[in-house]
Amino acid sequence: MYTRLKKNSDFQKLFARGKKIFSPALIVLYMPAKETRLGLCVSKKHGKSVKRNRIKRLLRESFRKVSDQIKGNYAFVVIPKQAEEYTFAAFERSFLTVLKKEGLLR
RNA sequence: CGAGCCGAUCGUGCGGCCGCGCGGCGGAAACGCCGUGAGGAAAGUCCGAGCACCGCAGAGCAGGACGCCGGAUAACGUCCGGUGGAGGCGACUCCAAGGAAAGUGCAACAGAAACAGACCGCAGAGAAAUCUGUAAGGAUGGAAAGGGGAGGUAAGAGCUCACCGCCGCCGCGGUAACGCGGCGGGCUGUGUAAACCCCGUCCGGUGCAAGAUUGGGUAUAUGCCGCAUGGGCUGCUCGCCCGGCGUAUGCCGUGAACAUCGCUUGAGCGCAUCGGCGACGAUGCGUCGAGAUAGAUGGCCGCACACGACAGAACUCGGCUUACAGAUCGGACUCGGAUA
RNA sequence: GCUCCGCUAGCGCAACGGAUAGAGCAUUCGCCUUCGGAGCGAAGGGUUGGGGGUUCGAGUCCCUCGCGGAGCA
Repeated sequence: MYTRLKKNSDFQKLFARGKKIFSPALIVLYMPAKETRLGLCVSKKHGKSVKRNRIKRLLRESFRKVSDQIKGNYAFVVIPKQAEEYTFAAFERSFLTVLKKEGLLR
C-alpha cells in the first residue's frame, strides 16, 4: 500500500535532499517519510497524452507489486528514461534492482 | 465479372484473478458488496452559441468578419435545395461566385503602343527624301479595343449586312438568383478588389485558472439583547474609550485547501408516426450514458480471429479542419465486358 | 485553458507582387609565402518548412497542415 505524492513542495524536497539512483529504465529519488509514498514525473518528452498515461499506469502497477517488499517508510519520485518502448517487465525489474542495491528490501 | 460514384455504420471480442476513479448501500472504523467508467475524431483551437463576470443613455467613427438566390437553425464562416461557372464518357464532384462608367494605385520584361498608338506591312501622292490614309495581316504580350464570314473600298475599317457575343428596353416563366423569347443600338469604356476601396449584413470585452461559498479586520445602516463583577487599545501598569450578537453593503486583507459549489439532464439520445425534394421540424413512447484535479481503464493468464489504425474527457453544446490498420451495409447509381 | 510570433544557402540575416532569390561568415579551388595565418581572385551550395488557392506572375497575398519559440492567468 502507498499514497501518492502530489504537492509541488514535496517534489522539490525530494529533488533537493533525496538520494538519486540510476537504473537502465528508471531514475529513482527517495528519502525517509512517515508512510510509503510515490510521485511520478512524466513529461511531454516521453510522448503524447496516450503514451504518457500508459507509462504512468505501468509505473503505478509495477510499484504496487513491489511495494509490500519494502522495509520501512520512504517517499519516492520516479522518472522514466526516454525510450522507444516502455514495458511493464522492464519497469518491474528496474524497481527490484534499485531496491536491492539500496538494501530496502525486506 | 471488372472499374468507379454517392450515402451511412463499426473500429478487437469473451472469461478468470489482482488493482484504479466516481456513485449507492451496510459498518464506529478498517473494509465489504453492488452499479458505472473516454472518442469519431476526446485532437487543432479555425468559427458560432449557452453560461459567468466586467462595461454600457442613445447614436456614430475606427477595427474585424462575411458576401449569387431561397431556405434550415439558438447561432454560424455550418448545412440543405437551386442559379451561374469549371472538370469528368458518365454516376457525380468542385467554386471567398457583390461592385472595375464612385475614386486611387499597380501591370516588371517584351512591344510602335497597355486611357492609348503605327514598327513591319497595305494603299495613294511624289523623281526621291518623305507626306497622307488605314488598322485586314505580321511581330510582342497574360491582355492589343468585339468574333469569324459576305459585301464594300485606292487600301481598309461595324463602313454595311446576317449569325454569335455585348449593352438597353419589353414580354413570359420563376419567391429569387436567373432562364427563354422579341425589339432596338453598330458597339465606347483591358486586367487586378485573397491591392486600397465602395455597397450590403453582422459584431461590447474577457473567459470555468470565468465566477461563487466558508474565516478575520474595519466603516455605515438596521434589528435584538445589555448598562458593568464585562469588553477594547498595550508585553505590563497608568490612562483613555464603550458595548455584545445577528443581517445587508462597501473597503482592507489573501489566510485556510489532498476544501466545497460551478460539474454535468442537455438547443440530450434511441425508436415510431406525420409534414417537407432536403437540411430540418412536430407528436408519442422509451431512456440517463465519465466527472478526474500530479489528473481514474492497468498487470498476469486462457480462448477466438481480421492479429487490433489514429488516438485519452478537463465547463457544455453546434459545426469546420486535420489524423486513421482494416471491416461491413445500402443505392430503381454510372461506365465497360461477357452470357441469356 | 487562452493569445501571439517565427520558419529563406552549413550559420546568423536581406529582398515595393516583377527577370536567373541576395550580401557576410563558413566550405572548396587557385594566387601570394620557405610553411601556416592574414590578404587577393574564383567556384559550388536553395523544393524560400509541406500542400492548395488568388494573380499574367507568389519568398511576399489568402487558406490549411507541420515544426520551433514567447506571453497571460
